[in-house]
Amino acid sequence: MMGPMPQPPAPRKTTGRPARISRAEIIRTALRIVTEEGVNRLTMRRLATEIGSTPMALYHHVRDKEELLVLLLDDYAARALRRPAAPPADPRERVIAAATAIHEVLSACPWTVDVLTADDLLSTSALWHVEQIVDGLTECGLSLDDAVHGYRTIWYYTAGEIVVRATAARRRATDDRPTYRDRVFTDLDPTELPRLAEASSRWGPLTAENTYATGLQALLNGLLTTPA
Amino acid sequence: MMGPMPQPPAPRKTTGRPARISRAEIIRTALRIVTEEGVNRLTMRRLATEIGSTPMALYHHVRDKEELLVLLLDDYAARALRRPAAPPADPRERVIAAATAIHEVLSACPWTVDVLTADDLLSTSALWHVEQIVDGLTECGLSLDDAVHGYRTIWYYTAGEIVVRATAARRRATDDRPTYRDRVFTDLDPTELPRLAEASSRWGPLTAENTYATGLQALLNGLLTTPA
DNA sequence: GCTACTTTTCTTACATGTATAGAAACTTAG
DNA sequence: CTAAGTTTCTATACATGTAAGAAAAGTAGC
Repeated sequence: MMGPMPQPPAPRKTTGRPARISRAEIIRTALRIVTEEGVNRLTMRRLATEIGSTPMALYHHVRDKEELLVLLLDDYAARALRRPAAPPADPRERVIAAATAIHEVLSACPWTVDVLTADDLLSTSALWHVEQIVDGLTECGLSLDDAVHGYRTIWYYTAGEIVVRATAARRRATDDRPTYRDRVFTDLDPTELPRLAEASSRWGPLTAENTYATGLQALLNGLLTTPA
Repeated sequence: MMGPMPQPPAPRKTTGRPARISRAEIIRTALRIVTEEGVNRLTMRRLATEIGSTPMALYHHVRDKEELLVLLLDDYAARALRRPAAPPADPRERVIAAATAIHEVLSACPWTVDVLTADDLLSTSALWHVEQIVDGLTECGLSLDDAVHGYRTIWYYTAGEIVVRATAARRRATDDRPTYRDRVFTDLDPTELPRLAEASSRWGPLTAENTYATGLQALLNGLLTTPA
């Protein structure tokens, strides 16, 4: 019933079987596989054999595959998300710049989508950018609490944009059959849904356009002018 | 090399082996399992045996499990997303009401998250609400193209909010170990990241608050006042 | 009846994430 | 050296989605 306990503070040396693989080695190899062959080629078995170990040995260094992906994203973001030499002086521009930087880095790396839904905040490397956003919002007059809420709102918008678009793109690539949306949009009743019927022919191109920047502008304008 | 072709337009009667299961039966049974026991209890094998068939037989009626989930969401939304008897006269209020209705229905049903990333538009049943949003935006002065873009922006925000929050909640339920975010937030350097350090103790409660409505208000204000 | 064709169903097999149990390789106490 | 304890690694097994192909069950033409 009692676990192991009969010990003084313990000298904390290296007891137990010595490790043959390290978390760093796992991340390094996984990152190579992902960048060379894509995220769907990364399997625990493949990773294990490439390291020269067994699949279950990996699980003593990462909790599960999802945590491994989060770590990969962390590593990637640490290298890709560089701080600008001179952040804009205008706080509003700082917010835009930081959010845009996050958005650019994340959407450039398609496999990030699998991880974006996994953690509601970016990794350590992105914290500087988060700070820019929260700080910019406060300098624009928001209270700290409202600034945090504003950051969250921006994050929802950003993550949603990336996830929705990336998933749609992936689906188009995997599957050439007409998607559910295509079928729905072909026969719209113009008397019931006049606006959608009018826009139906242009819906595809319209939704293909990259409107993140304009949407972010609008969102930020609203955050700064709407009383809480 | 040639497929079967030697036929006139074909009389299109009922040729071939008669089907013993139908898509409708699949959806009905799947919906029962999901509502009774949760989405993670829904497996293709379980569904097949419960219908009295084999797993692979299902694949002649649905493309894959993801499509099945989309169909489930469609069915659920058709019942849950009711049109209000009298939509608000003010177009701005109509947009708010439609978006809020979508958001409410989707976040009330936790398993929708698995599907939200799968299709960038809601199913047929939600089209009326989409129409309300696009129509409301045009009546507020936006061009049709801008209204579609505006709808998409609102959708990104809505989907992102649901996905991010639901995933965080699910993670907390599955795993009681401190999450990555918790660890990151415990030791913040106040000189490097002063705003985050100041907010760190309140971060948890702040992000737990439901701010969808205020974020939506702000977003809509921005969409209507920001020139494209 | 029989043959050709079509559509649905079934059998088998594989790839994958990961749970579980225990073996292996160390350190430390006696 | 031996025994106990601790950590890491290995072997095995299971649940799951689904690809590939064979088999079944019908219809149409002879």
